Amino acid sequence: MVTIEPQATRGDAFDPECPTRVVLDRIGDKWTVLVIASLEGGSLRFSELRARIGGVAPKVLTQTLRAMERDGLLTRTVHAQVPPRVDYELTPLGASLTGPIATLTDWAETHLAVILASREDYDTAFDAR
Amino acid sequence: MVTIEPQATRGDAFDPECPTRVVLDRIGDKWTVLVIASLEGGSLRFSELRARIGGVAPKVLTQTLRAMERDGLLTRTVHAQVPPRVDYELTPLGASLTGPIATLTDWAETHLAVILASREDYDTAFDAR
DNA sequence: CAGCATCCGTTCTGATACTG
DNA sequence: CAGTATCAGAACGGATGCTG
Repeated sequence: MVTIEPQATRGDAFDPECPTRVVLDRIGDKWTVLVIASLEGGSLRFSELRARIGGVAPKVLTQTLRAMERDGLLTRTVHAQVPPRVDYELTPLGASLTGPIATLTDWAETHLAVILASREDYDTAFDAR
Repeated sequence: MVTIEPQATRGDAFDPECPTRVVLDRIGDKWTVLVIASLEGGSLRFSELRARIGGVAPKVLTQTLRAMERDGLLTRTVHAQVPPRVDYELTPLGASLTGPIATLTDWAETHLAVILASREDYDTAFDAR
């Protein structure tokens, strides 16, 4: 039982505006999910996000944040003061993404053991290397 | 309400065995989702998959298929005949992924209009180019 | 502080050609 | 038929240094 039909699927994959692709590209990104998780508790400043997530280069964080802002997942608020202060906050749209993500996370945690076991089997079976 | 806590999240992102990452890496992949959708109706041969999905290079299809097989998402059955015939079929595990994917797809279709509108606003507002 | 510009190594992607 | 081998081009990720 799927929303996607074979025919539609084919076309969708190459349509950059396919809803599924738009969303998949976003949450397939390593940092987007982290940002959403970090902002669930409320707005955070750039440096706070950086510290919270850890190990992310400012350039990459900025890219992620910009993409998410562009998609309306979060708001970027610049406070006119010195030193500068910029707050990021999830929009209702962004917050609503936590649902689907949680679904994925649950599935992942439930099935991880099986997947990992499968990998091990596969690797030991095929490793003639 | 999230399964992920800030602390755990941070660590997880860098742990390649983090359940969320394992799954996200897989379904974030353009072709994996297409393969799953294609195989929902039953097993398919390599060339059938290729035709169904369209535009995918054999090398890339093979990579995708191998990764999915390794994770136990599908089975690869080689029939000893000439010409060769290889069937791919979703395992129960692979089939169970359609649920979470459907959740995402639904969300995507529901919110696409808003996202696209947001992008347009963003682009027209910032395009001094 | 927030972030932009630049540079560079790595990975990914896909096209093309060839084989068991 | 079902891949594998090879290779060039693009995209990505990240480190560094500088600025409003």
